[in-house]
Amino acid sequence: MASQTLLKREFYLQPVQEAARALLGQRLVRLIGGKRISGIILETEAYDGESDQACHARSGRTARNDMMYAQGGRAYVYFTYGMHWMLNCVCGPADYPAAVLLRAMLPLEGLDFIAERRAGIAEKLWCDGPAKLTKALAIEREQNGVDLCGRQDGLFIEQGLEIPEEIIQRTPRIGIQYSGEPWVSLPWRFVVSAEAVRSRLNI
DNA sequence: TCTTCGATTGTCT
DNA sequence: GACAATCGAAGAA
Repeated sequence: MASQTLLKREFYLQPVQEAARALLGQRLVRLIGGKRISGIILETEAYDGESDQACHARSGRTARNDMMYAQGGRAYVYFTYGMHWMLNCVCGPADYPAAVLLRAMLPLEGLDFIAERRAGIAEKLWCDGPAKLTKALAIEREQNGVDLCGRQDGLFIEQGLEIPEEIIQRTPRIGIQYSGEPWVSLPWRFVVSAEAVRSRLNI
């Protein structure tokens, strides 16, 4: 576990749907006080440009969605429902708004840290939703815009496992009923089960 | 196991 | 002034 490979800038420059699929199995890492908290990404969603009516950039560039217009490889963190933070990986070239929402992970390192932040909740439910994941990893406004391609900001993604096509589920995205067709139905959500990842890790 | 519903505030119209 | 890329508790079955 000593020196893991970081996902490089080019990874985030591929089409956002490709990136969303390829992020499954990668390791999301948070560094806090030199301590590693990490997990394997299990669920993602792609948001692709101003034409995507489910994307925050559908009405153009605003103060809130500004980070989506950065070059791929940065974090886009936003606040919603009056109480929840969401973590996205910005993808694509500069000035093109696209991002992958990270919706779930299988915790592997820093379990004590996560247990404290998710006190009173069953371990299986610690990181199985986008706001649960940010709560577990202590990701908030401060992380908006951090560079995921370096370790200096304490939030980055390392190469994890290969996830074969046959164990990936593709479904429509969650919570975007307002967006209309074809956007509500596009299979831009990618999921792999925690059990499948566990067995591939022999844990 | 499933469904319903209240919480809570930044952002945009 | 409306509503959101959600969560978790509570109640029904």
